[in-house]
Amino acid sequence: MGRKPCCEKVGLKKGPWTAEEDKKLIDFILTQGLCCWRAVPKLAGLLRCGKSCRLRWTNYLRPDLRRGFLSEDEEKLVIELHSQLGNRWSKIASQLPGRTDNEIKNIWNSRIKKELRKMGIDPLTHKPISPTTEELHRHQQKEQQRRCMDVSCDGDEQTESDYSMGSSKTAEEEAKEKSTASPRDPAADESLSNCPEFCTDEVPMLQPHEILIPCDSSACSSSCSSASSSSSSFPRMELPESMHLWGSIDQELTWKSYQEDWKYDVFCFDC
DNA sequence: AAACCGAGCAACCGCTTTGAG
DNA sequence: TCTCAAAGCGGTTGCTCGGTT
Repeated sequence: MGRKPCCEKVGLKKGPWTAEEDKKLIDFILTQGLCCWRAVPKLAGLLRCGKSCRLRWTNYLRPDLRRGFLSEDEEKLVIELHSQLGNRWSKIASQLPGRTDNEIKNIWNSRIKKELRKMGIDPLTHKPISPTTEELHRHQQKEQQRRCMDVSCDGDEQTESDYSMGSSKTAEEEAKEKSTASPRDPAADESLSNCPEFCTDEVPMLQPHEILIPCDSSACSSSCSSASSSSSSFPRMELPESMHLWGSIDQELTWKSYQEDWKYDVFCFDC
């Protein structure tokens, strides 16, 4: 039985997109707008399935995308939203203008999750990880061993970070200990977002010149990143790598005109 | 210099939801 | 109301790259 494939996969290209493919897709969408994704590859002359085109567009080529690290505020917001919404990445992403669900998901899985665990917080429930008695016993033994080491060490100061760098498990256990020592109240989840020490030492800080200001504050207050709402101050965006090649491919369609087109006659993503 | 490892991320897969007929 | 195609979504995979051994 099984489900019908989303498209005829025979002869379709898979894997990373080339600059030329990107160009074709962008050209097509800018000139034709979005109709149905299934038709896009055929009309745009791409050997891709519609789904693949949609993904490439929404996750990479969309002109309102912000790329690069999440700011500290964004990261806090992600955590807060995740505690409310769970793994509903598209809902979370919709609250972060210029970010995609895929990007948020990747960042969550690769970084934030680990940070939370390190802090002794279960990334699934956003509650303190409660160690089993067995784990506690093991931890106590380790702690004892460590203290012995400290004493035997001739004055070598070993910082907390030294431990965490040496073994992530130790760090996790330490965090667990912290959480058991002072159990969090139910409101703890909420206060998480205000936790001043939250991974500030590990979040890569943006240099001023790297900060991309998406739009003015009034425009940003809305979660809707529609083209119309930000027409007065269109987001400054980083060019996807492939677009650096545009100049050599099509002189007419510059990034600027791309943005201008986008501003005026393309649709609202979130509406 | 080469092998290995882990992080980051783009892309794919398949299930669910939506909406038109 | 039902059916089915299309789009949306979240989980997972696999590639690349930088750091370490």
